[in-house]
Amino acid sequence: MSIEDKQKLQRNGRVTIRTVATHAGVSVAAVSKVMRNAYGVSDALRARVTDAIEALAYRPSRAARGLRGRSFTIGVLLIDIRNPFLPEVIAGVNGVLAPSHYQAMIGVSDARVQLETSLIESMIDYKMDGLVLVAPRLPSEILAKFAVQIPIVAVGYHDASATAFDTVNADDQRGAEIAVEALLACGYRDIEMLSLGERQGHAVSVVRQREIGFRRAMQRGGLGSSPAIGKIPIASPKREEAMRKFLSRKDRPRAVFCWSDLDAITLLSLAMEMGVRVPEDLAVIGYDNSSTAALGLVNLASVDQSGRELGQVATRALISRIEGRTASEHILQIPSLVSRNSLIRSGNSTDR
Amino acid sequence: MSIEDKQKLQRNGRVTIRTVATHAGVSVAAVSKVMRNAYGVSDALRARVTDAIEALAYRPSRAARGLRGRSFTIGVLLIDIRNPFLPEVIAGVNGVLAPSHYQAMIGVSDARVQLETSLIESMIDYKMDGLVLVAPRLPSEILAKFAVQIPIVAVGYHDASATAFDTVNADDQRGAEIAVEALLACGYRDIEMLSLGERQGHAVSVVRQREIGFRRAMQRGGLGSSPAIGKIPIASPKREEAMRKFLSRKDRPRAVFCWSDLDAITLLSLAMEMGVRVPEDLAVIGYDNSSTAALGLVNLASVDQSGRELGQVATRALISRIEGRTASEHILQIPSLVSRNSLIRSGNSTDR
DNA sequence: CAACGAATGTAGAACGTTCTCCATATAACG
DNA sequence: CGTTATATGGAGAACGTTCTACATTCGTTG
Repeated sequence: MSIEDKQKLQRNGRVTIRTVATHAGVSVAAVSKVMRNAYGVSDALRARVTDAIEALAYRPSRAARGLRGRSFTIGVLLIDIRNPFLPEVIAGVNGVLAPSHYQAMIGVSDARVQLETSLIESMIDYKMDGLVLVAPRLPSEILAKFAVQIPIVAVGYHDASATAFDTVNADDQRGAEIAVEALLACGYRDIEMLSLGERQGHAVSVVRQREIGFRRAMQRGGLGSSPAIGKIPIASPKREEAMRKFLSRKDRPRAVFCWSDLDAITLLSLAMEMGVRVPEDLAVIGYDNSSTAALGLVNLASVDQSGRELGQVATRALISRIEGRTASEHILQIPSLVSRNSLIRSGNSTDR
Repeated sequence: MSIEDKQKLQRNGRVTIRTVATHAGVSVAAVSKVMRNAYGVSDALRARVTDAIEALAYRPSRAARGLRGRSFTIGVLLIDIRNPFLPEVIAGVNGVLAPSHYQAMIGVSDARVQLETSLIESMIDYKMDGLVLVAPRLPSEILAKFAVQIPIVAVGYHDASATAFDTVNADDQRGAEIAVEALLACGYRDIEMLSLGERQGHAVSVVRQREIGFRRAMQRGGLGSSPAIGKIPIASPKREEAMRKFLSRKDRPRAVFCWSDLDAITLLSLAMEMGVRVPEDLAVIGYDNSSTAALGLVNLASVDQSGRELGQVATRALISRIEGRTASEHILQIPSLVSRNSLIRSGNSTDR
């Protein structure tokens, strides 16, 4: 027995649960029990095993774990890694996970449905314990199908009627309303929204939600029943073209609400190049309150939806689901506005 | 036999390699061979198996694969997800991986050595096939120890003497030289570098390399044997404090080279707030040529080291190593300078 | 036609866990 | 003291692959 074991050790350097068991003089099952702190372990046994684990610097193989039970890993799917809002969500996820025994593995889908599907499948195949999907592109039915196989929390995906998975969102309708209300309060009446190009963003996406909120606030403010919403293509150079066209329009509005800081900041830049003064000629409000928006050079007013908090909340929801909850939860956070010079010239700021 | 099999199918909906084998009327081993396109498979067999795989929509379990052989996953470790340079590297990695059967899983270490270690261990435990470490913090000996267990390519980690793993870098010394040379060419003599705070970045890190290049270029230009290198702390608010202090120094130099766009852009912002004109009072060159630097509002000259390309090259190196190469490779790319208004006022640009 | 080698397919032992019984020891109770 | 409940530990079957031997078939060659 002992000889056999030594041979096994020599064949492959890896410290396995078996090595630990022999070292502690107990069974493999006992070690497993301690690892998962399962029922039926005496203090004495636990101590012996813990010591052995320590002494051998044993780490359970996640691959093997996944084959049978938990892998203690949660998968995070990002639609895009360039939008600076998304890293914030990751930070939130990691923050919650750090003190636990879970770890995050991230996949980037680059907004391609194909890749998104195959990444989700991979994560399931890895027997990850749960998934946080950030702004997924997939339709709700497909998500529901996946959710049968693995606990799922979707962030930035408005589908409060989903029963198979949870959703965590900032209230994007409200966020857009807040932006419009702020513009109204500054006295602007001539307001448009710049949104994402046609084919991007289905009905449940944050973009469409912001459009809905925009329309409602405009109507409520008595500014027409169908306010103007421009569509900006996502890829260069059409994106910049569309913005330039907007900026040089004769009937350009006095104020604009952009669906994302990403667009708002580029708009600010082009406005400067084209000699359109902000906010004198054009007031701009963005969305996400990214760190770039906060730069003195940029000074972009923006709706803040704390991606960090979203990530935290989503992770907690996921863990509770992994640990047994079955009823679906749909959480909405209320965003807030950060006012800066692009909205209205503040007194104490240095002139440009 | 067949009855047993059907019972197995009913117990768990999952389509396994066994299901495929029965469906195609071949052995499990045969299916495995086809999956890995191993030697000794006739066209007829391959066709039968492929059909069955298609018909059943079979996906091999990565967990089980990892237990025995390849998992066809490569792990990417990012030191930080906020630095916009790093997503570029990811884009490069994903670009190369997309047409292959490999997939990337990303872990974020947040610059914590502890977390970095445990993520690498996790990836090994998942039996990933190889690792791309982006700007790792760990010392070379430790990396070498890990490299025994799994193929490793380090990006942004200058250790050309490493034999256990590969490195892929932009030539950071040269990059810094290019920056200094550009400043010299514009007639500036009074040049300082703003680098990362003391405890960040060990000798092999890109930051230290840029310092070396800076010193060499300055000496070569006849500007003293120990040119000034300021250290900027990484965390707010000390970071901004240090920059303000620099900007308000009486003996402030006429030109500054920042180790990263991240710092350069903040510096630009603070300069504007404090009424320091760029480039008239202070010329600035950054590093990474991030998308923010390219904005008209920012217009920051920057050393471009194409993170995308770095990611691509690293991934190709990793795959070749996975497929058998053992001799280590150390690849250096040459960076280039993108000149913008922060370096010298260009004629055709609109004045601010 | 015997002998051999190449090509093709299969059986079955790993891989390192989890987890369901089971066995045993101890405590509690009448 | 017998019976029953409870607490503790262990045996061993999964889990879904890969991969090493080995068996079979079929040409080819001397």
